[in-house]
Amino acid sequence: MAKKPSIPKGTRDFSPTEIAKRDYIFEIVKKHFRTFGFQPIETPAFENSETLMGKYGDEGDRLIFKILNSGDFMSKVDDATYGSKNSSALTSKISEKALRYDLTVPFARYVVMHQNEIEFPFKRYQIQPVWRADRPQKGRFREFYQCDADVVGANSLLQEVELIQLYDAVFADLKLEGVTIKLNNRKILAGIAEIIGAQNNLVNFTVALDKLDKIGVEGVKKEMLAKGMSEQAIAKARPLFELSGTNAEQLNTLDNLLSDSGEGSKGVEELRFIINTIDDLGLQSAKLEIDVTLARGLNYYTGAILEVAAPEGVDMGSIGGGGRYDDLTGIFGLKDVSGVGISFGLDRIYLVLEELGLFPETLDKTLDVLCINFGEKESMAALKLVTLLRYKGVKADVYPSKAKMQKQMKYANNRNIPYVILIGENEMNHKTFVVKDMASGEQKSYGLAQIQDFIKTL
RNA sequence: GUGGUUGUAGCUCAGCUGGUUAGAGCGCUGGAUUGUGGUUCCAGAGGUCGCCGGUUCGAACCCGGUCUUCCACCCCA
Repeated sequence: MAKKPSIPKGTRDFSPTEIAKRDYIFEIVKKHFRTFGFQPIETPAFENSETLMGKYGDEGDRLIFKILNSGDFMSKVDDATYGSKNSSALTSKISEKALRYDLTVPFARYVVMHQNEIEFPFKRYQIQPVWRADRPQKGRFREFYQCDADVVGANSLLQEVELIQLYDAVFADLKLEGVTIKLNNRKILAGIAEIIGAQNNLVNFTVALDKLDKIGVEGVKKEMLAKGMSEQAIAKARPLFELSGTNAEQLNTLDNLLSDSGEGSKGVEELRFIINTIDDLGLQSAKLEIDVTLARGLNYYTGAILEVAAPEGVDMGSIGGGGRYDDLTGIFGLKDVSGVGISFGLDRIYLVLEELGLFPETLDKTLDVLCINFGEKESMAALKLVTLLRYKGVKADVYPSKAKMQKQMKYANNRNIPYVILIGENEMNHKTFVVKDMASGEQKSYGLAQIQDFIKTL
Protein backbone atom coordinates (compact mmCIF):
# COMPACT_ATOMS: atom_id res chain seq x y z
CA MET A 1 0.00 0.00 0.00
CA ALA A 2 1.09 3.56 -0.61
CA LYS A 3 2.90 5.05 2.33
CA LYS A 4 1.59 8.31 3.71
CA PRO A 5 3.53 11.06 1.97
CA SER A 6 5.42 13.60 4.02
CA ILE A 7 7.75 16.55 3.65
CA PRO A 8 11.16 17.02 5.29
CA LYS A 9 11.45 18.46 8.76
CA GLY A 10 11.35 22.24 8.82
CA THR A 11 9.77 22.63 5.37
CA ARG A 12 6.21 23.68 4.56
CA ASP A 13 3.54 23.58 1.89
CA PHE A 14 1.77 26.87 1.24
CA SER A 15 -1.98 26.97 0.60
CA PRO A 16 -3.62 29.59 -1.66
CA THR A 17 -4.55 31.67 1.39
CA GLU A 18 -1.00 31.55 2.70
CA ILE A 19 0.42 32.48 -0.68
CA ALA A 20 -1.94 35.46 -0.85
CA LYS A 21 -0.63 36.66 2.51
CA ARG A 22 3.00 36.05 1.61
CA ASP A 23 2.56 37.86 -1.70
CA TYR A 24 1.02 40.77 0.17
CA ILE A 25 4.23 41.11 2.21
CA PHE A 26 6.49 40.51 -0.81
CA GLU A 27 4.74 43.16 -2.87
CA ILE A 28 5.02 45.79 -0.16
CA VAL A 29 8.68 45.00 0.45
CA LYS A 30 9.44 45.06 -3.28
CA LYS A 31 7.57 48.29 -3.77
CA HIS A 32 9.73 50.08 -1.23
CA PHE A 33 12.93 48.43 -2.42
CA ARG A 34 12.19 49.94 -5.83
CA THR A 35 11.26 53.38 -4.54
CA PHE A 36 14.64 53.47 -2.81
CA GLY A 37 16.34 52.67 -6.10
CA PHE A 38 17.25 49.01 -5.57
CA GLN A 39 17.35 46.61 -8.53
CA PRO A 40 16.51 42.91 -8.36
CA ILE A 41 18.92 40.05 -9.03
CA GLU A 42 18.70 36.29 -8.50
CA THR A 43 21.41 33.74 -7.85
CA PRO A 44 21.37 29.91 -8.04
CA ALA A 45 19.80 27.81 -5.29
CA PHE A 46 23.14 26.07 -4.89
CA GLU A 47 26.69 27.32 -5.08
CA ASN A 48 30.10 25.70 -5.17
CA SER A 49 30.87 24.55 -1.63
CA GLU A 50 34.06 26.61 -1.52
CA THR A 51 31.99 29.76 -2.11
CA LEU A 52 30.00 29.16 1.05
CA MET A 53 32.21 27.13 3.39
CA GLY A 54 34.15 29.10 5.96
CA LYS A 55 32.13 32.27 5.47
CA TYR A 56 29.78 31.85 8.41
CA GLY A 57 32.06 30.41 11.08
CA ASP A 58 32.20 26.80 12.30
CA GLU A 59 28.58 26.90 13.37
CA GLY A 60 27.58 28.13 9.93
CA ASP A 61 29.51 25.39 8.16
CA ARG A 62 27.68 22.80 10.21
CA LEU A 63 24.32 24.25 9.14
CA ILE A 64 25.03 24.32 5.41
CA PHE A 65 23.20 21.64 3.41
CA LYS A 66 25.73 19.82 1.25
CA ILE A 67 24.78 18.22 -2.04
CA LEU A 68 26.23 14.84 -2.94
CA ASN A 69 28.19 14.62 -6.16
CA SER A 70 26.49 12.86 -9.04
CA GLY A 71 27.51 9.45 -10.25
CA ASP A 72 29.52 6.85 -8.42
CA PHE A 73 31.16 9.35 -6.12
CA MET A 74 32.34 6.84 -3.49
CA SER A 75 34.60 5.04 -5.94
CA LYS A 76 36.75 8.17 -6.19
CA VAL A 77 37.41 8.33 -2.45
CA ASP A 78 40.78 6.95 -1.44
CA ASP A 79 40.90 4.32 1.27
CA ALA A 80 42.74 6.54 3.74
CA THR A 81 40.03 9.20 3.67
CA TYR A 82 37.31 6.58 3.74
CA GLY A 83 38.90 4.80 6.69
CA SER A 84 39.53 7.96 8.67
CA LYS A 85 35.85 8.46 9.48
CA ASN A 86 36.53 12.18 9.35
CA SER A 87 33.30 13.79 8.17
CA SER A 88 34.74 17.05 6.90
CA ALA A 89 37.58 15.36 5.03
CA LEU A 90 35.14 12.94 3.45
CA THR A 91 32.59 15.68 2.72
CA SER A 92 35.02 17.62 0.57
CA LYS A 93 35.62 14.47 -1.51
CA ILE A 94 32.00 13.53 -2.13
CA SER A 95 30.29 16.95 -2.16
CA GLU A 96 31.28 19.94 -4.26
CA LYS A 97 28.02 21.88 -4.12
CA ALA A 98 25.91 23.25 -1.29
CA LEU A 99 22.53 24.96 -0.89
CA ARG A 100 22.49 28.73 -0.48
CA TYR A 101 22.74 29.59 3.24
CA ASP A 102 22.00 33.32 2.96
CA LEU A 103 21.82 35.95 0.22
CA THR A 104 24.76 38.11 1.26
CA VAL A 105 27.64 35.80 0.40
CA PRO A 106 26.20 34.82 -3.00
CA PHE A 107 25.73 38.54 -3.64
CA ALA A 108 29.37 39.23 -2.81
CA ARG A 109 30.29 36.46 -5.26
CA TYR A 110 27.98 38.01 -7.85
CA VAL A 111 29.56 41.45 -7.43
CA VAL A 112 33.05 40.05 -7.87
CA MET A 113 32.10 38.00 -10.95
CA HIS A 114 30.20 40.85 -12.58
CA GLN A 115 32.31 43.77 -11.37
CA ASN A 116 32.96 45.00 -14.91
CA GLU A 117 29.28 45.14 -15.84
CA ILE A 118 28.05 46.74 -12.64
CA GLU A 119 27.57 50.50 -12.26
CA PHE A 120 28.81 51.36 -8.76
CA PRO A 121 27.38 52.21 -6.34
CA PHE A 122 25.18 49.19 -6.91
CA LYS A 123 21.93 48.84 -4.99
CA ARG A 124 20.44 45.40 -5.35
CA TYR A 125 17.56 43.57 -3.80
CA GLN A 126 17.02 39.84 -3.78
CA ILE A 127 14.11 37.73 -2.56
CA GLN A 128 14.81 34.00 -2.60
CA PRO A 129 14.67 30.98 -0.31
CA VAL A 130 17.70 29.93 1.73
CA TRP A 131 18.35 26.63 3.52
CA ARG A 132 19.82 25.84 6.91
CA ALA A 133 20.22 22.42 8.53
CA ASP A 134 19.06 23.90 11.80
CA ARG A 135 16.73 22.27 14.28
CA PRO A 136 13.31 23.83 13.64
CA GLN A 137 11.43 25.90 16.21
CA LYS A 138 8.64 28.42 16.06
CA GLY A 139 9.65 30.94 13.39
CA ARG A 140 12.72 28.87 12.50
CA PHE A 141 12.65 26.73 9.42
CA ARG A 142 15.10 24.75 7.35
CA GLU A 143 13.80 26.42 4.21
CA PHE A 144 12.81 30.06 4.46
CA TYR A 145 12.82 33.26 2.44
CA GLN A 146 15.13 36.18 2.87
CA CYS A 147 14.44 39.60 1.40
CA ASP A 148 17.73 41.49 1.21
CA ALA A 149 18.64 45.00 0.11
CA ASP A 150 22.35 45.86 -0.07
CA VAL A 151 24.44 48.73 -1.38
CA VAL A 152 28.00 48.12 -2.53
CA GLY A 153 30.56 50.70 -3.47
CA ALA A 154 29.32 53.52 -1.26
CA ASN A 155 31.14 54.40 1.94
CA SER A 156 28.83 57.17 3.06
CA LEU A 157 26.89 56.74 6.26
CA LEU A 158 23.90 58.04 4.36
CA GLN A 159 23.42 54.45 3.23
CA GLU A 160 22.84 53.36 6.81
CA VAL A 161 20.39 56.23 7.22
CA GLU A 162 18.50 55.19 4.08
CA LEU A 163 18.32 51.58 5.13
CA ILE A 164 16.76 52.60 8.43
CA GLN A 165 14.25 54.67 6.48
CA LEU A 166 13.59 51.67 4.27
CA TYR A 167 12.81 49.48 7.28
CA ASP A 168 10.50 52.18 8.57
CA ALA A 169 8.73 52.59 5.22
CA VAL A 170 8.04 48.86 4.89
CA PHE A 171 6.80 48.32 8.43
CA ALA A 172 4.67 51.46 8.29
CA ASP A 173 3.10 50.22 5.04
CA LEU A 174 2.43 46.83 6.61
CA LYS A 175 0.67 48.70 9.45
CA LEU A 176 2.99 46.98 11.89
CA GLU A 177 3.24 49.48 14.75
CA GLY A 178 5.76 49.45 17.57
CA VAL A 179 8.70 47.97 15.70
CA THR A 180 12.09 48.81 17.21
CA ILE A 181 15.18 49.18 15.06
CA LYS A 182 18.22 48.50 17.21
CA LEU A 183 21.50 50.03 16.18
CA ASN A 184 25.05 49.29 17.23
CA ASN A 185 28.52 49.55 15.75
CA ARG A 186 31.22 46.96 15.71
CA LYS A 187 33.85 49.65 16.27
CA ILE A 188 32.22 50.42 19.60
CA LEU A 189 32.38 46.78 20.62
CA ALA A 190 36.01 46.61 19.52
CA GLY A 191 36.76 49.85 21.38
CA ILE A 192 35.29 48.53 24.60
CA ALA A 193 37.21 45.31 24.27
CA GLU A 194 40.35 47.40 23.74
CA ILE A 195 39.70 49.60 26.80
CA ILE A 196 39.20 46.63 29.08
CA GLY A 197 42.12 44.75 27.56
CA ALA A 198 40.10 42.02 25.92
CA GLN A 199 40.79 42.88 22.29
CA ASN A 200 41.89 39.33 21.64
CA ASN A 201 38.69 38.05 23.12
CA LEU A 202 36.32 40.27 21.15
CA VAL A 203 33.96 37.58 19.96
CA ASN A 204 33.58 35.92 23.36
CA PHE A 205 33.13 39.33 24.95
CA THR A 206 30.37 40.40 22.57
CA VAL A 207 28.61 37.04 22.56
CA ALA A 208 28.39 37.25 26.34
CA LEU A 209 27.27 40.88 26.21
CA ASP A 210 24.60 39.95 23.68
CA LYS A 211 22.90 37.80 26.31
CA LEU A 212 22.43 40.68 28.77
CA ASP A 213 18.65 40.97 28.45
CA LYS A 214 18.34 37.20 28.64
CA ILE A 215 20.60 36.16 31.52
CA GLY A 216 21.13 39.49 33.34
CA VAL A 217 24.25 41.26 34.59
CA GLU A 218 25.34 38.42 36.87
CA GLY A 219 24.91 35.85 34.11
CA VAL A 220 27.00 37.92 31.73
CA LYS A 221 29.74 38.42 34.33
CA LYS A 222 29.83 34.71 34.96
CA GLU A 223 30.14 33.90 31.28
CA MET A 224 32.87 36.50 30.78
CA LEU A 225 34.84 35.08 33.71
CA ALA A 226 34.45 31.62 32.25
CA LYS A 227 35.79 32.90 28.92
CA GLY A 228 38.97 34.18 30.58
CA MET A 229 38.23 37.87 31.16
CA SER A 230 39.51 39.35 34.41
CA GLU A 231 37.43 40.82 37.24
CA GLN A 232 38.97 44.25 36.61
CA ALA A 233 38.20 44.11 32.92
CA ILE A 234 34.59 43.22 33.64
CA ALA A 235 34.36 46.00 36.24
CA LYS A 236 35.61 48.47 33.62
CA ALA A 237 32.89 47.35 31.23
CA ARG A 238 30.30 47.77 33.95
CA PRO A 239 28.89 51.12 32.61
CA LEU A 240 27.77 49.19 29.54
CA PHE A 241 25.57 46.89 31.55
CA GLU A 242 23.74 49.86 33.00
CA LEU A 243 23.57 51.97 29.89
CA SER A 244 20.21 53.71 29.86
CA GLY A 245 18.41 56.94 29.03
CA THR A 246 17.81 58.58 25.68
CA ASN A 247 19.94 57.87 22.64
CA ALA A 248 21.77 61.17 23.25
CA GLU A 249 22.54 60.30 26.87
CA GLN A 250 23.82 56.89 25.90
CA LEU A 251 26.04 58.44 23.23
CA ASN A 252 27.59 60.74 25.85
CA THR A 253 28.24 57.86 28.23
CA LEU A 254 29.87 55.88 25.44
CA ASP A 255 31.89 58.88 24.34
CA ASN A 256 33.40 59.21 27.83
CA LEU A 257 33.97 55.50 28.19
CA LEU A 258 35.72 55.24 24.84
CA SER A 259 37.69 58.51 24.75
CA ASP A 260 40.98 56.59 24.93
CA SER A 261 40.15 54.32 22.04
CA GLY A 262 40.53 55.68 18.54
CA GLU A 263 38.40 52.98 16.99
CA GLY A 264 35.78 53.21 19.72
CA SER A 265 35.50 56.98 19.32
CA LYS A 266 35.04 56.54 15.59
CA GLY A 267 32.22 54.12 16.27
CA VAL A 268 30.51 56.60 18.60
CA GLU A 269 30.89 59.28 15.97
CA GLU A 270 29.29 57.08 13.30
CA LEU A 271 26.47 56.13 15.61
CA ARG A 272 25.88 59.76 16.51
CA PHE A 273 25.71 60.80 12.87
CA ILE A 274 23.13 58.14 12.03
CA ILE A 275 21.00 58.89 15.11
CA ASN A 276 21.10 62.65 14.53
CA THR A 277 20.30 62.39 10.85
CA ILE A 278 17.34 60.12 11.48
CA ASP A 279 16.18 62.49 14.23
CA ASP A 280 16.26 65.25 11.65
CA LEU A 281 14.41 63.32 8.97
CA GLY A 282 11.95 61.61 11.29
CA LEU A 283 10.46 58.12 11.05
CA GLN A 284 6.85 57.19 10.28
CA SER A 285 6.27 54.47 12.85
CA ALA A 286 9.42 52.63 13.90
CA LYS A 287 11.59 53.52 16.89
CA LEU A 288 15.36 53.76 16.56
CA GLU A 289 17.33 52.71 19.64
CA ILE A 290 20.98 52.29 20.48
CA ASP A 291 21.71 48.80 21.76
CA VAL A 292 25.36 48.17 22.52
CA THR A 293 24.62 44.56 23.40
CA LEU A 294 23.67 43.88 19.80
CA ALA A 295 26.36 41.60 18.40
CA ARG A 296 25.20 39.72 15.32
CA GLY A 297 27.10 38.79 12.22
CA LEU A 298 30.50 39.58 13.71
CA ASN A 299 32.12 37.36 11.15
CA TYR A 300 31.76 40.07 8.56
CA TYR A 301 30.18 43.24 9.92
CA THR A 302 32.73 46.02 10.45
CA GLY A 303 30.62 49.10 11.13
CA ALA A 304 26.92 49.53 11.80
CA ILE A 305 24.97 46.55 13.11
CA LEU A 306 21.19 46.58 12.76
CA GLU A 307 18.43 44.42 14.10
CA VAL A 308 14.66 44.80 14.05
CA ALA A 309 12.66 43.62 17.05
CA ALA A 310 8.98 42.71 16.72
CA PRO A 311 6.54 44.93 18.64
CA GLU A 312 6.51 44.39 22.37
CA GLY A 313 4.23 41.61 23.49
CA VAL A 314 4.84 39.50 20.39
CA ASP A 315 6.98 36.51 21.20
CA MET A 316 9.21 36.43 18.18
CA GLY A 317 12.94 36.89 17.76
CA SER A 318 14.27 39.47 15.37
CA ILE A 319 12.28 40.07 12.17
CA GLY A 320 15.17 41.62 10.31
CA GLY A 321 18.82 42.49 10.55
CA GLY A 322 21.76 43.93 8.71
CA GLY A 323 24.92 45.94 8.87
CA ARG A 324 28.03 47.35 7.21
CA TYR A 325 30.76 45.05 5.93
CA ASP A 326 33.82 46.83 4.64
CA ASP A 327 35.46 43.90 3.00
CA LEU A 328 32.96 41.23 2.08
CA THR A 329 34.07 41.00 -1.53
CA GLY A 330 37.67 40.80 -0.31
CA ILE A 331 37.22 37.10 0.35
CA PHE A 332 36.59 36.69 -3.38
CA GLY A 333 39.52 38.86 -4.37
CA LEU A 334 37.94 42.30 -4.85
CA LYS A 335 39.44 44.71 -2.33
CA ASP A 336 38.15 47.98 -0.95
CA VAL A 337 34.53 47.64 -1.89
CA SER A 338 32.33 48.53 1.05
CA GLY A 339 28.86 47.10 1.43
CA VAL A 340 25.94 47.69 3.72
CA GLY A 341 22.63 45.91 3.72
CA ILE A 342 19.53 44.79 5.52
CA SER A 343 17.38 41.70 5.49
CA PHE A 344 13.68 41.13 6.13
CA GLY A 345 12.66 37.85 7.76
CA LEU A 346 9.56 37.18 5.70
CA ASP A 347 8.42 34.07 7.54
CA ARG A 348 8.63 35.77 10.89
CA ILE A 349 6.95 38.95 9.69
CA TYR A 350 4.17 36.67 8.43
CA LEU A 351 3.77 35.10 11.86
CA VAL A 352 3.74 38.50 13.56
CA LEU A 353 1.13 39.93 11.16
CA GLU A 354 -0.96 36.79 11.64
CA GLU A 355 -0.74 37.00 15.41
CA LEU A 356 -1.76 40.67 15.40
CA GLY A 357 -4.49 40.17 12.76
CA LEU A 358 -2.95 42.72 10.40
CA PHE A 359 -3.57 41.03 7.06
CA PRO A 360 -6.24 42.83 5.00
CA GLU A 361 -9.47 40.85 4.73
CA THR A 362 -9.64 41.34 0.97
CA LEU A 363 -6.68 38.98 0.51
CA ASP A 364 -8.75 35.82 0.30
CA LYS A 365 -11.17 37.29 -2.22
CA THR A 366 -9.86 35.27 -5.14
CA LEU A 367 -13.06 35.59 -7.21
CA ASP A 368 -15.43 38.55 -7.53
CA VAL A 369 -18.19 36.63 -9.27
CA LEU A 370 -19.35 33.04 -9.64
CA CYS A 371 -22.00 32.06 -12.17
CA ILE A 372 -24.33 29.24 -11.24
CA ASN A 373 -24.41 26.42 -13.77
CA PHE A 374 -28.00 25.44 -14.66
CA GLY A 375 -27.20 23.19 -17.57
CA GLU A 376 -25.71 23.09 -21.03
CA LYS A 377 -27.48 26.04 -22.69
CA GLU A 378 -27.53 28.18 -19.59
CA SER A 379 -23.82 27.65 -18.88
CA MET A 380 -23.02 28.84 -22.40
CA ALA A 381 -24.87 32.06 -21.70
CA ALA A 382 -23.04 32.30 -18.36
CA LEU A 383 -19.69 31.73 -20.03
CA LYS A 384 -20.41 34.53 -22.50
CA LEU A 385 -21.12 36.87 -19.62
CA VAL A 386 -18.05 35.69 -17.71
CA THR A 387 -15.89 36.24 -20.78
CA LEU A 388 -17.04 39.86 -20.98
CA LEU A 389 -16.43 40.34 -17.26
CA ARG A 390 -12.92 38.91 -17.58
CA TYR A 391 -12.17 41.31 -20.43
CA LYS A 392 -12.98 44.07 -17.96
CA GLY A 393 -10.61 42.59 -15.40
CA VAL A 394 -13.31 41.18 -13.14
CA LYS A 395 -12.29 37.89 -11.52
CA ALA A 396 -15.13 35.68 -12.67
CA ASP A 397 -15.85 31.98 -13.11
CA VAL A 398 -18.64 29.61 -14.06
CA TYR A 399 -19.28 26.60 -11.84
CA PRO A 400 -17.99 23.79 -14.04
CA SER A 401 -20.85 21.31 -13.71
CA LYS A 402 -24.59 21.34 -13.29
CA ALA A 403 -24.53 20.50 -9.61
CA LYS A 404 -27.33 21.16 -7.20
CA MET A 405 -27.91 24.83 -6.61
CA GLN A 406 -27.30 24.27 -2.91
CA LYS A 407 -23.90 22.82 -3.58
CA GLN A 408 -22.97 25.66 -5.92
CA MET A 409 -24.15 28.32 -3.50
CA LYS A 410 -22.28 26.66 -0.68
CA TYR A 411 -19.15 26.60 -2.78
CA ALA A 412 -19.48 30.34 -3.42
CA ASN A 413 -20.04 30.91 0.26
CA ASN A 414 -17.05 28.86 1.40
CA ARG A 415 -14.80 30.59 -1.10
CA ASN A 416 -15.91 34.02 0.09
CA ILE A 417 -17.12 35.00 -3.34
CA PRO A 418 -19.10 38.24 -2.87
CA TYR A 419 -21.45 37.95 -5.89
CA VAL A 420 -23.26 35.03 -7.47
CA ILE A 421 -24.84 35.39 -10.89
CA LEU A 422 -27.82 33.33 -11.95
CA ILE A 423 -28.77 32.80 -15.57
CA GLY A 424 -31.52 30.21 -15.84
CA GLU A 425 -34.22 29.62 -18.40
CA ASN A 426 -36.18 32.68 -17.30
CA GLU A 427 -33.22 35.01 -17.53
CA MET A 428 -32.23 33.61 -20.92
CA ASN A 429 -35.71 34.24 -22.27
CA HIS A 430 -35.69 37.81 -21.01
CA LYS A 431 -32.02 38.45 -21.87
CA THR A 432 -31.22 39.30 -18.26
CA PHE A 433 -29.05 38.03 -15.43
CA VAL A 434 -29.66 38.05 -11.69
CA VAL A 435 -26.94 39.13 -9.26
CA LYS A 436 -27.07 37.93 -5.68
CA ASP A 437 -25.09 39.87 -3.11
CA MET A 438 -23.88 37.11 -0.78
CA ALA A 439 -23.32 39.40 2.19
CA SER A 440 -26.80 40.98 2.23
CA GLY A 441 -28.69 38.23 0.43
CA GLU A 442 -30.27 40.82 -1.86
CA GLN A 443 -30.85 40.05 -5.54
CA LYS A 444 -30.96 42.42 -8.44
CA SER A 445 -31.75 41.86 -12.12
CA TYR A 446 -29.79 43.43 -14.99
CA GLY A 447 -30.29 43.36 -18.72
CA LEU A 448 -27.49 41.49 -20.54
CA ALA A 449 -26.63 44.77 -22.33
CA GLN A 450 -26.19 46.57 -19.02
CA ILE A 451 -23.13 44.68 -17.72
CA GLN A 452 -21.44 48.00 -17.22
CA ASP A 453 -24.01 48.95 -14.56
CA PHE A 454 -23.15 45.81 -12.60
CA ILE A 455 -19.39 46.28 -12.92
CA LYS A 456 -19.76 49.76 -11.46
CA THR A 457 -21.16 48.29 -8.25
CA LEU A 458 -18.04 46.12 -7.68
C1' G B 1 24.97 18.97 17.63
C1' U B 2 22.91 18.51 23.41
C1' G B 3 18.54 17.99 26.74
C1' G B 4 13.29 17.75 26.92
C1' U B 5 8.26 17.54 24.63
C1' U B 6 4.32 16.06 21.21
C1' G B 7 1.62 12.60 17.73
C1' U B 8 -5.86 9.55 18.42
C1' A B 9 -11.41 11.13 12.30
C1' G B 10 -10.19 16.29 7.14
C1' C B 11 -9.39 20.09 11.67
C1' U B 12 -9.24 21.09 17.25
C1' C B 13 -9.01 17.78 21.04
C1' A B 14 -11.25 13.89 25.09
C1' G B 15 -10.05 8.77 26.17
C1' C B 16 -9.45 7.14 34.17
C1' U B 17 -4.55 2.04 37.21
C1' G B 18 -3.51 -1.85 30.69
C1' G B 19 -9.75 -4.84 29.99
C1' U B 20 -15.47 -5.84 25.00
C1' U B 21 -17.61 -2.76 19.14
C1' A B 22 -12.01 4.26 20.48
C1' G B 23 -15.55 9.36 21.60
C1' A B 24 -17.00 14.92 21.15
C1' G B 25 -17.24 19.60 18.61
C1' C B 26 -16.36 21.64 13.90
C1' G B 27 -16.09 20.16 8.82
C1' C B 28 -17.92 16.63 5.00
C1' U B 29 -22.18 13.77 2.49
C1' G B 30 -27.54 13.11 2.12
C1' G B 31 -32.48 14.85 3.59
C1' A B 32 -36.22 18.75 5.51
C1' U B 33 -35.85 22.66 0.77
C1' U B 34 -36.70 20.03 -7.80
C1' G B 35 -34.17 28.30 -8.52
C1' U B 36 -30.81 30.08 -3.33
C1' G B 37 -25.48 29.84 0.57
C1' G B 38 -24.38 31.70 5.46
C1' U B 39 -28.93 30.26 10.67
C1' U B 40 -32.02 25.67 12.35
C1' C B 41 -33.53 20.37 12.53
C1' C B 42 -32.79 15.00 11.14
C1' A B 43 -29.68 11.08 9.29
C1' G B 44 -24.98 9.15 7.55
C1' A B 45 -19.93 8.32 6.11
C1' G B 46 -15.09 8.71 7.99
C1' G B 47 -9.80 6.03 12.48
C1' U B 48 -3.50 0.55 10.21
C1' C B 49 -4.60 5.32 17.65
C1' G B 50 2.74 8.50 13.57
C1' C B 51 5.78 4.04 12.09
C1' C B 52 8.64 -0.59 13.48
C1' G B 53 9.59 -3.99 17.21
C1' G B 54 9.04 -5.85 22.44
C1' U B 55 6.37 -7.02 27.30
C1' U B 56 1.35 -9.14 28.35
C1' C B 57 -4.08 -13.75 28.28
C1' G B 58 -5.07 -8.66 26.52
C1' A B 59 -1.71 -2.31 24.47
C1' A B 60 -4.19 4.15 22.07
C1' C B 61 -2.19 3.45 27.27
C1' C B 62 3.92 0.08 29.55
C1' C B 63 9.25 -0.54 27.29
C1' G B 64 13.00 0.18 23.08
C1' G B 65 13.99 2.30 18.35
C1' U B 66 12.61 5.69 14.49
C1' C B 67 10.10 9.82 12.17
C1' U B 68 7.40 14.30 13.28
C1' U B 69 5.86 18.75 16.37
C1' C B 70 7.00 22.29 19.80
C1' C B 71 10.48 24.12 23.70
C1' A B 72 15.35 25.26 26.13
C1' C B 73 20.64 25.43 24.79
C1' C B 74 24.03 26.51 20.45
C1' C B 75 23.27 29.71 16.74
C1' C B 76 20.08 32.59 14.02
C1' A B 77 15.58 35.39 9.79
